Amino acid sequence: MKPYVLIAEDEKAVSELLLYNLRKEDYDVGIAGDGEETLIMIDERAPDLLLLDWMLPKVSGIEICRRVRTTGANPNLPIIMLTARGEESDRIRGLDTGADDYVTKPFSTTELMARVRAVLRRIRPGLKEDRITVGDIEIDRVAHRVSRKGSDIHLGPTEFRLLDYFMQHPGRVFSREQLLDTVWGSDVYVEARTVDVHVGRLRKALRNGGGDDPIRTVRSAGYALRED
Amino acid sequence: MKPYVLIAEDEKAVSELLLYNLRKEDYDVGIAGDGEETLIMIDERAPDLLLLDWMLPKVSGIEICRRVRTTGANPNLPIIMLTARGEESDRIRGLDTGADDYVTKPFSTTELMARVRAVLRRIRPGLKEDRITVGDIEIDRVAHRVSRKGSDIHLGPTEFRLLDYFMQHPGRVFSREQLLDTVWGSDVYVEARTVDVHVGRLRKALRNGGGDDPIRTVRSAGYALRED
DNA sequence: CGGAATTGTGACGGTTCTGTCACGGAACTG
DNA sequence: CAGTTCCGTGACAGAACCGTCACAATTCCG
Repeated sequence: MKPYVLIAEDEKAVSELLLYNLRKEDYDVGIAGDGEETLIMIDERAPDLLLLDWMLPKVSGIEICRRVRTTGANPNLPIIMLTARGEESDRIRGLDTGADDYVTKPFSTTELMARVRAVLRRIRPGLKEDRITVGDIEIDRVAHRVSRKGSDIHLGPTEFRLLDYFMQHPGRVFSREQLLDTVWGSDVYVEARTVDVHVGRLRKALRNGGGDDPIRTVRSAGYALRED
Repeated sequence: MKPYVLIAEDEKAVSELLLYNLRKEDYDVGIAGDGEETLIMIDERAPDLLLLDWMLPKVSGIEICRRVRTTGANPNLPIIMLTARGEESDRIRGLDTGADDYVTKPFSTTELMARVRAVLRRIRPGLKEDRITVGDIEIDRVAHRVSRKGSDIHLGPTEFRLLDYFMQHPGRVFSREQLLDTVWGSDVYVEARTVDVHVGRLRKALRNGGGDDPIRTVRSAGYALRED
């Protein structure tokens, strides 16, 4: 599951450079050219990291940072601020408004990528885990194996990906649209109801050896993996 | 509960300066003068943040970082690396070994404190950020759960949205029209009296396990969630 | 190549949710 | 105090949601 990084940058040369480096490290990447588009794209698909230029047209980067932190749906969105403003007071302002890191232009892409990795490493500790256990369910992502109470459970590829995603975020409710974007991919056009069918298949498989249903349905909201 | 910050630094002047600034911002602070003492102190009391000098006697900072990340009891311990080593390759190495941030000596204490705040701001898991408690009622917006006195309360989608809105503004009175706009949506045409019915349903659910009515009716004005 | 596995979709039906109405008690007002 | 307004509440009908089944098409693999 690739982390999704959103680049909010109006300078084409900079965003192309970032795009190239992020794609090289196998990140999923979106680009927004102004502040308004940035806010829309964050709403449409919550990124795992926002690379945010300070001086964006329409809505400034610092204002976006403030909004994300105070009224956004995802106040913990990691933000790395990019800018040519080198004054220390600007850096302090950026960090105190809510940025996680601050990189001054012109920057070394090598160092920026290291900072991207450091920030993502913190928010996605699960990414580094080869095995995750939630309740009595264990998933081994390297060996592509799933077990419950020590018994192997066979899953098809889609159900495996679905469970993998749930296991990285125990307790969190995901809408059908979110699951389609992240488990199926944002360029796949599938009915939302198909999620229900696959959740049903996953449930059936997990309950095969007896045991409770580990997946909660939240009516009109979506599904979540139970934490306990 | 004050965050506990451990300073791992052998230069007395630097550690005293950091101590002063951290104490000023009301952090709990420990100081270790060499690498061995650092590891011992981490084991004795897990810090919320480690300010880690690269060139420590006995065990180097970079080695401590590596150990914490790979074999430590708390692999997610936030680490800010401090050093006079200004080469970019050192910075990359520090970040890739597991540091969350990297500050070059001589540093501005103001900027370092902003980075400390930024890193500490992130240590709380996202799930906890999205929980609101008012009186004995708790709502978890990410997990879409509501509980009162520790017992789960089932709410339908509309009642959940209504309570969510009230919980964001405890004590504040909202008219029926306001609630229709914000909870139902401004393009939905519903009788104002319908709000009363839903408030009644919310009251009933919240009082299911005993307990007072948490919602105040203000005649001719609207409703408010009690703050106490 | 053929059989098995996987995937997406449509339809059915049971359950839950929603909005409305009517009744009557509580609160307010002149 | 009587009349009016407001709001709590029970009941009901219709709509929405979601679990499940079955099937066809596609993909995978021996």
